[in-house]
Amino acid sequence: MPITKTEQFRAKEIRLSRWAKALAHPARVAILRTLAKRNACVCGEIVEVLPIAQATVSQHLKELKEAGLVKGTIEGPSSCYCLDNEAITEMAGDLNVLFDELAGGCAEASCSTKGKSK
Amino acid sequence: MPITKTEQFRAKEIRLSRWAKALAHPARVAILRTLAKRNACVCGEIVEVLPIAQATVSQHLKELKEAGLVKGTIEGPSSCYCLDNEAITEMAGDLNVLFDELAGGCAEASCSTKGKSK
DNA sequence: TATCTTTATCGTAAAGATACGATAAAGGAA
DNA sequence: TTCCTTTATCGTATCTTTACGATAAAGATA
Repeated sequence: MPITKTEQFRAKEIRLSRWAKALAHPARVAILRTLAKRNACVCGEIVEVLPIAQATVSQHLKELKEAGLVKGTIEGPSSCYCLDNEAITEMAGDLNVLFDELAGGCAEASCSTKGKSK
Repeated sequence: MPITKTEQFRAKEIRLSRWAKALAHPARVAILRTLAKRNACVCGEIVEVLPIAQATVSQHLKELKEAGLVKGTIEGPSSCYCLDNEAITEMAGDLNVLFDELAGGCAEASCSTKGKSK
């Protein structure tokens, strides 16, 4: 992205793509699912489950925190992570609005019957 | 991704992250929404709407085609794109399964009450 | 045939994402 | 205090994404 054109898109689309980007790596999806299953858990438990190094897990957790999907609190020497329920509901809502917009988008025949356009 | 560890995650998580990656750029969200609004349209119409160059739009369209969300057919000198309704339904379904799994994931108090773990 | 229009692809540059080892930071245990 | 455990961060390497100009490809048009 040479000069980052992101700002020139609509806020709605930027918002949606940000949610999507948070989910755009299997490790982050796995982290979220793990947190959901255990209700909450320390970083170490996630590291054990995933096939990646501790530093990498920590980095993915940071991204999820920045996306707002996960909250982390310090628990003595370790730290406890859990899902942000409101954010997840918000994300699900936003994406479902998109899915509704896209539903029934193509009439299948609309392509082959158009010879001209513009 | 030095040696791409993607294969080591579960198929479910890889699948979800692939859907998400397709939506992880505002241009691609905008393209999908444009296609939905117009039912189908030629590449040139999309280029006019978006704040990016024609080559870049073509590249995003290619990614959407590879993700399976969009179908393209040649229409004389131009080409006609439209949404793949089944794929979009599938994507919406997959992601909503995830959202359900994540719903109610954190009891809020679960962090501060845990002193030990592992 | 020569030319125009439209789109895909190539080549390339720059930014971002991903991964990991090493190390710092901070609380708990001895 | 000293050491251990746990996690975040730094530094770095590499791959991927994004973007664009230039050009090729292919049908329409004159």
